[in-house]
Amino acid sequence: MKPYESPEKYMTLPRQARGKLGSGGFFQHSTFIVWIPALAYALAFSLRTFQGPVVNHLEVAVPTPLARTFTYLADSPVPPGMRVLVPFGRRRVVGVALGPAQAELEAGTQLKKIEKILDDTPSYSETVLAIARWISTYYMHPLGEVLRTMLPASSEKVAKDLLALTPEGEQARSAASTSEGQFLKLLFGKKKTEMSYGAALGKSKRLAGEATIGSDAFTVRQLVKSGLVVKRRGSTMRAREMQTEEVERAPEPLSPAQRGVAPELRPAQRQAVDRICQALRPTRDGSPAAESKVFLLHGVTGSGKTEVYIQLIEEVLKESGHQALLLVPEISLTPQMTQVFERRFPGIVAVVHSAMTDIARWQELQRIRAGTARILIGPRSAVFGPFGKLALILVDEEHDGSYKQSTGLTYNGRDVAVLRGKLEKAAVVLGSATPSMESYQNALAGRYELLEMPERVTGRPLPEINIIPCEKKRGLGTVVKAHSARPHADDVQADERDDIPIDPKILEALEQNRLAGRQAIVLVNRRGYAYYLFSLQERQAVPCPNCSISLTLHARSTVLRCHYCDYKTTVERIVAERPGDTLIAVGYGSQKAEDCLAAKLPKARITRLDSDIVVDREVLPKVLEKFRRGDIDILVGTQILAKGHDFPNVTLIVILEVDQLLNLPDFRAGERTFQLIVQAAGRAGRADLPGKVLIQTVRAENPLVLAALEQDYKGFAASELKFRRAHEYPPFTRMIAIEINGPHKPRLETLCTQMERWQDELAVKQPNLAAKVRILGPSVPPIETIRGRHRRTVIFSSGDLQALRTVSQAFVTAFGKLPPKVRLRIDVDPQSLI
DNA sequence: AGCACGCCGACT
DNA sequence: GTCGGCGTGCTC
Ligand SMILES: [Zn+2]
Repeated sequence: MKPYESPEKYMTLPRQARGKLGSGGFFQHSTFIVWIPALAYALAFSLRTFQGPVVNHLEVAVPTPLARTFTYLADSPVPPGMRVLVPFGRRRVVGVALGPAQAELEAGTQLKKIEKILDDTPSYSETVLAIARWISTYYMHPLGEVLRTMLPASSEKVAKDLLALTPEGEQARSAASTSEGQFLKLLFGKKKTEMSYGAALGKSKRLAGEATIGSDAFTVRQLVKSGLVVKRRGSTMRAREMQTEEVERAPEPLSPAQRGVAPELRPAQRQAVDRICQALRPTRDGSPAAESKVFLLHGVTGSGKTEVYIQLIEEVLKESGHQALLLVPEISLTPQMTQVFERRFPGIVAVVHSAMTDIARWQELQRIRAGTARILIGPRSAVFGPFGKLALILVDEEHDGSYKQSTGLTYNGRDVAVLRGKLEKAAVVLGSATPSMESYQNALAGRYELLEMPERVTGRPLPEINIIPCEKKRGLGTVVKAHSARPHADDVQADERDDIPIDPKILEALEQNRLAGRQAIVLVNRRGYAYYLFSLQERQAVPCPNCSISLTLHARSTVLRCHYCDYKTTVERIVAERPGDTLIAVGYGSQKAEDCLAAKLPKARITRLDSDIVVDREVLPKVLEKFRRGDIDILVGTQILAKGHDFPNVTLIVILEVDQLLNLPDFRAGERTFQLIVQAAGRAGRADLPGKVLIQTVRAENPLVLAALEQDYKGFAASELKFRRAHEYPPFTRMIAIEINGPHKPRLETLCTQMERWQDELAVKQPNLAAKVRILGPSVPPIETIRGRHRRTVIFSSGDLQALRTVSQAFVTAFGKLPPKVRLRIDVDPQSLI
C-alpha cells in the first residue's frame, strides 16, 4: 500500500489496507483533537434540519478551473476538511467537504450523492482550510485547485503522446538533403529526437502557414506514413532522484562539542533572539503565543542569521510538541545547508525539496504530521506542511523570487507564511541581507518589527569591490543614427572590431587569479530577447514617459515600446529629439562576453551555466560539483550563481552586465541589481583568502552601485522607495497582471480591442471605481511569443486593494468566455512582468 | 481542465 | 465509408 498513490486507486483496496495509512488525513493534528469538532459538527448538522432546505446538502470543493463549489447529497454529516469521492460530469474526482451548503440552488438542479468518504479524520485542519480560502480569494484561484496544490503532489503523471524520430528520420534530418529532412530539422530542432505530439501538430501547422524557407511543409500524418517519425504513447516519467538526495540522512555520532554548545552570540544576535523569544512565549494553556508577530531580520551577509535561527528553534523545542518551519529558496536547499540543522537537531529534522520522489516527500511530511519531526525545511510549498503545533516560521532570504510561484496558483510562499503565522498564532521571522521593498516598507510602517544585525561575525572579511568604469562604450551595442537605426548583427560586428565587451583590466585579473590557482565566477544576464536604447549623455536607458521603465526595441525593428502601458515611439523620433546625444542599442544579454572570455583567456577552463538549467535536475548539481572539485577555472552564469552556493576557492567575482540589469524593463530592476551585487560580495573569498569583486559599468557614479559597494541597504532602500512611491509601484500599490495568450494573433488583437473598450466603459459606468485603479495595456510583453503562443498583458494596480480586486474580478468575469484556444492567466503580486 | 458530442475533410 | 482533428458545451 503506497500512500502517495491516487485515492481512486486505494479506494478499491480493502478497508484494512487503508488502515495502514495511519487512518489519517494529511493535515490532521491528532485523533483526539479532531473528533471533538466532528461531534460538534454532527450536532450542528442535524440542527440545520429545522432551519431550512440545507438538509444533507454538503458543499464540496472540486478540483476544476471553475470558480465555484458544488453541492452534493450526503447520507451522514461530513466534517469540513474530509476528502470525498464524488461524481463530477462523466468522471469521478476527489473533492473536499467544506460544510453544509449555504447557497441557494438553481431551480431544477439534480443533486448527486457523495460516493465515498476518503478520510477517517479530516485531511485539512480548520486552519489549513482557512488558509486555502484566503489563498483562493486573494490569488483568484478556484478553491478546489488550491486545496489540491496544498497536498503533496501525487505521482499520477499524465502520459502524454509523443512524436519520435525513427532512425530513418534522424538520418534524413542530419542529411537535410530532402525537403522532409529539412522540415524535420525545423520541427524537432537540431538535437532532439522526440517531442510532444500536440506540440508537433501545432508547430507543423504553423510552419506550413508561414510559407517557410523554400522547404515544403508536411503534415504529421504524412511524416508518420513515410516512416520518418512514429507516434508513441508517452511513458509516465518519474521524477529522478537527485544524487545528493542519497546523502546519508543519519549523521555519524557527534562529539558533544560538535553537536552543540551554541556559539557565543554577539550582542545584535542576542538581541534579535531575545526579542523574538518574547513573541514565542507560550500562553498558560500550552498553545502557541496568543498573537502572531512578524519580524524582519535584516542581517548583513555573515552576520550569523543561521545561528539566530538555530537558537530560536531550540526555544521552540522546549515546548512539548511545538514545531518550526524553515523556508529556504529552492536553490539554497542543498545537503550542506540542511546538514547544519540535522547536526544540531539530530533525528527531528524533516526536509522536502522538489527533486525528491513523491514517496520520499510524503514520508518526510508524514514525520511532521506525526510529530516525530519537529522542524521542516523546504522550499515555498513547505508552507503548506501538515503541522500539529506550528510555533515559528522562518523565511530565509525572504526577498528571493523563488518564493513566488509563477504558473497556476501564483502564490508567494513568504506571504502565505505570514498569513499562516497569523492564523496559527506563530511567530514569523523574515530574514535577509537585502529585504524586499515590500517587507521593508511593512517594517517602516510598523506592521513588522525590524531587527538589525549590521555586524559581520564570521571570519570572512568583506571583499574588495572595484568598479571598472568603461571609458569606451565597451561593446555595449550599436550606435544608432536616424538612418540606420536597426540593431543588426552585422552592424554590431562592424562596429566592434576593436571594441571588446570586457575591460582588459578584468581579463588581466581573471588571468592572474587563475595563475594563482584560484577560481572565478563571471555573472552575466540571460541571453537576450530585446534591446534598450542607452543615452550616453544621460547615462541611462530611454524610459517610458508614463511608466519610467526602459523602452524596449526588438531586432529588425525601429519601434520602441513600453511593455507596461504599450506606449510606442520610434528610434528616429528619439534621435531627432536628442540632438548631440549618442544613443546605443544595447542587448539585455548576449553571447559576446562569453565568446570574448574564451578568445582572450585560451588557457582557462570556462563553463557556462544558464538559469534555464535550474529546472534540469541533472545538469546543475553536476556542473557545480565539477566546479567545486576545481575542474573549472571560470564559471560563467546568471544570477543563480550568486545565490546559495559556497565555493571556498572562489576569490574573484566579476559582474559584467550591470548596466543591462539596471535597465531591464521592470520596476524592480534596481532592487534586483542591488541584491545581486550585495550577494556577490558575500560570496567572494573566505577567512584566510580575501576575495575581490569587479563590476563593469558605463556609469561608475550610479548611486545604486555605490550604495551596494558600501553595503548601504538603508541608503538604497530610501531612494528606491522614493522611486516606487513617485511612480505608484509596489509596495505603495498592489498589482495584478493578467496575461492572455493564444496561437492566433489576429484573434488576440481583437480581444485586446474589446479589453480597451471594456476599460472605456468602466470609466463611464463606474467613474469612482475606475479612478482608483490604474490599468495599463493590453500591451505586448518583451517576450512576445512563447512556444507558438502570442501574449498580451494587462496590468492593474492600485493603493486600494478592495478596488483593485473589484475591478480585476469584473474584468475576469467580463472575459470569462474567451475565443477558442485563448487562455487567461492571473498573476497577483507578480514578481516579474517579462 | 477533462470529457463527450457532433461536424467535417482526407485516406483505406 | 470511418478516423482523427477541432469547436462547443457542461460539470452539483
Ligand atoms: Zn509605459
